[in-house]
Amino acid sequence: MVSTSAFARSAALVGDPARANMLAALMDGRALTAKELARAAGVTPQTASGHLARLTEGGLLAVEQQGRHRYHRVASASVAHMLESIMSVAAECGGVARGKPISVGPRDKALRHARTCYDHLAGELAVRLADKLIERGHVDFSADGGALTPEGATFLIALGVQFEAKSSHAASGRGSRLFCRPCLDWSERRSHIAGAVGAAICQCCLGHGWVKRLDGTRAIEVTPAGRRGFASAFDLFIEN
Amino acid sequence: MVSTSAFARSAALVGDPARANMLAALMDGRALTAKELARAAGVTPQTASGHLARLTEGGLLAVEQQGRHRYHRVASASVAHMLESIMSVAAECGGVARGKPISVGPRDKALRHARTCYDHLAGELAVRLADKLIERGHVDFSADGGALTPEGATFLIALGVQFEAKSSHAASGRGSRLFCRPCLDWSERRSHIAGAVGAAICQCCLGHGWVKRLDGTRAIEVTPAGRRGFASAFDLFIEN
DNA sequence: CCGAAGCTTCGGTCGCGGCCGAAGTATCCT
DNA sequence: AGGATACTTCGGCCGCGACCGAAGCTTCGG
Repeated sequence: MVSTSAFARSAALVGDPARANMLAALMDGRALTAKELARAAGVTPQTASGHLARLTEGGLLAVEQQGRHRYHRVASASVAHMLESIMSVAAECGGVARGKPISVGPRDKALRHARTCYDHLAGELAVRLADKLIERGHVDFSADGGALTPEGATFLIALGVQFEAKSSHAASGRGSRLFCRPCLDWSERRSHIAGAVGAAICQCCLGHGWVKRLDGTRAIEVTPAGRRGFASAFDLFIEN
Repeated sequence: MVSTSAFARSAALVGDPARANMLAALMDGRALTAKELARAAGVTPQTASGHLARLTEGGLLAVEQQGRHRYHRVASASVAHMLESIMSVAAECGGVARGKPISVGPRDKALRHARTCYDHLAGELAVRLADKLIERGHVDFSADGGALTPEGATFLIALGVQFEAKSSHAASGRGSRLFCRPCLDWSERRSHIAGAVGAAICQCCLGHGWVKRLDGTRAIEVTPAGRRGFASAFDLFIEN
């Protein structure tokens, strides 16, 4: 039995304000150092170190050492998905202190429009992009949890999307990362593209300068070049 | 901005062992009384009452009063989805105390095979059922976050599936409940059918006696009648 | 080899929150 | 009415864990 205590433990790790701030800062998929995370959480490095140890031990974060720096990142896509789903609930029920209809700030608006979700694109932009790819038969979400069709692969490669060559590790059973997986978008309530394909598309868009990250948040902005690019490549027209 | 403190608060509510046990007990979509939940959590009724008040205040539970009984249930499908995603992470990283390959108990096996997820079917059974319906063109997950086709509606109604007649409330914007939504299955890593259609199918299967709940868990069992029913209605053959 | 930087470990303080016993309120039954 | 049941509120106890200061460890640069 997956003990309910493991269930509580995972949630408790996210439940501390300092750790929640750290996780929120890591939600864009980047790897940050302990000091940066301490700043983000508003605590001293010692305290942050303790929290990071717990998060790593609990399987929520993975750490990579480079010289005297230790880079922390979200451990897996399923952890990122869990964090997104908690955010979704918090957004729904969090602000109802006095029945107010959840005033949505401009910050929120930007997040709803386009953001990163761990390592792939999310928000309205990503959902519309997924729609286009499905419409053209490049991606199929109805089959076996999501698949990239041969035509889709050809199309994306021609566009400059580079997929990981890690097929050796990809064969390691059902625990391995799904190639092209639907991911339910918390703001749009519809699926966008996650998995290796989603990550590669995101990298491609960043590489082409079509989108760029906004300051220290998960929100992203579509550049003028991006508007042209999305229009010509995907027949997708972004307003604003 | 959806404050990160709301984020932490939602997670912290799930993070307490007693509350986690209560939520786990409610994951099958039933509504339970405070006393039953106190037993499930292993605490006294007073303590349980306090926890339930917090969970309700936090928007995770909804409560319905009937005479001197107060029935508590999971507040929404998105909350149920959050709980499933936390379980998913807990199942992955929870048992790795000593690198052991997560020994899967018989209880777990039953859960993986067939269970309820809030108000609809989940597990291998549900995923295979979804596959069949997609294959026949009764359900379409590629369109607009999931849709029931006209043929699908005809087929299900003929089968005795009864949909809610709440179309008045269903018109209340995008926040309203999706009619037929894909829900990523944590054990199978593939989508099954959620939303109103998923709930109606689950009700139908229970009503026909095709499946029945096992004692106090979320696991369900396919009856002999169910094996015949799934085979004739969906061309779906259940072993074991 | 020395100092600085990044991070962790240790030790001690302190406050939040879980827990229960007892008492209070509401509802049902006869 | 009287008693039983379901649940909540109040008050006090207690322990876990978050936090920081100080000290230790490792790596990098000169």
